[in-house]
Amino acid sequence: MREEDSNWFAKWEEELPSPEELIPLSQSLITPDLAIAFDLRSPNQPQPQTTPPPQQTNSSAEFAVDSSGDEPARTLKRPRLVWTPQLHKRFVDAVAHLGIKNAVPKTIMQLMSVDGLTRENVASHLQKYRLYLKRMQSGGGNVVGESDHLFASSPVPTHFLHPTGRQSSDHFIPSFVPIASLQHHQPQFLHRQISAVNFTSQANNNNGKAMDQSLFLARQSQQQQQQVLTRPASLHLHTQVANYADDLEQGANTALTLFPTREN
DNA sequence: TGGTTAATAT
DNA sequence: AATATTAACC
Repeated sequence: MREEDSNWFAKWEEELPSPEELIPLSQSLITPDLAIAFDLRSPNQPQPQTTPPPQQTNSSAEFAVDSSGDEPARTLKRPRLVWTPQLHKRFVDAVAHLGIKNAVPKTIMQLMSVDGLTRENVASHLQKYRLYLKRMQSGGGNVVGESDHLFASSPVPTHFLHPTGRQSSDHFIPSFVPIASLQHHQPQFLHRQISAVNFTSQANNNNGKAMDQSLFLARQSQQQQQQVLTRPASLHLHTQVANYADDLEQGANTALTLFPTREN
């Protein structure tokens, strides 16, 4: 029993994004605006040549407003979550390991253990994902719509498609349900934890669509300290893996140029 | 209380 | 187009 647990767990851990995938960009992604709003000045953060477009400040303003009081993060508006392929993969993994039966927003969220991720985030995503699966089976093979890039980016475990029998019967819920459960209060969102900002700019398209700036949440070391206490060394998954600032793999042409690839 | 779904809003 | 939010129901 123990062995089985550690088996699948280990396997799961393997599938998790490697550190290289996770760390890349964090602080360097903060726009001047946000940095100011949070009073976070990175030591030597030279202005990237790709100067952030001069008009996007509304979202950061939302934070600036409230950040005076240090309290209720629940009240605050979170930046929209950007579902990167990596994040989505985590989602799929979580669902796969839970078995579709147990894969409900809350548990998925817990297993994903991505800091800042809310149940609502997951619920919304799950809803769309189900729709995707649905039109996937009816569409026979794989007629991937234009809008399915994200979902298509991660392979759909076969048993998702065939409700045939016991997908989840052999996937009992792990009694331990690691990390995320230790993920105590998420309310402490605000202080200065927004560690990555992702600007996807369509600036090249001169017309209409100005740019879609999306804040991406990622949090850094704050809660690491907290989780240090209970976590057995053997179970060290990259817990507060929140540094998913790494979409732009092939969105490279646009987004990539906005990010200085080097750390300070 | 939380999940699902559909509709609607940003 | 992608994500969030809301409402209605279970």
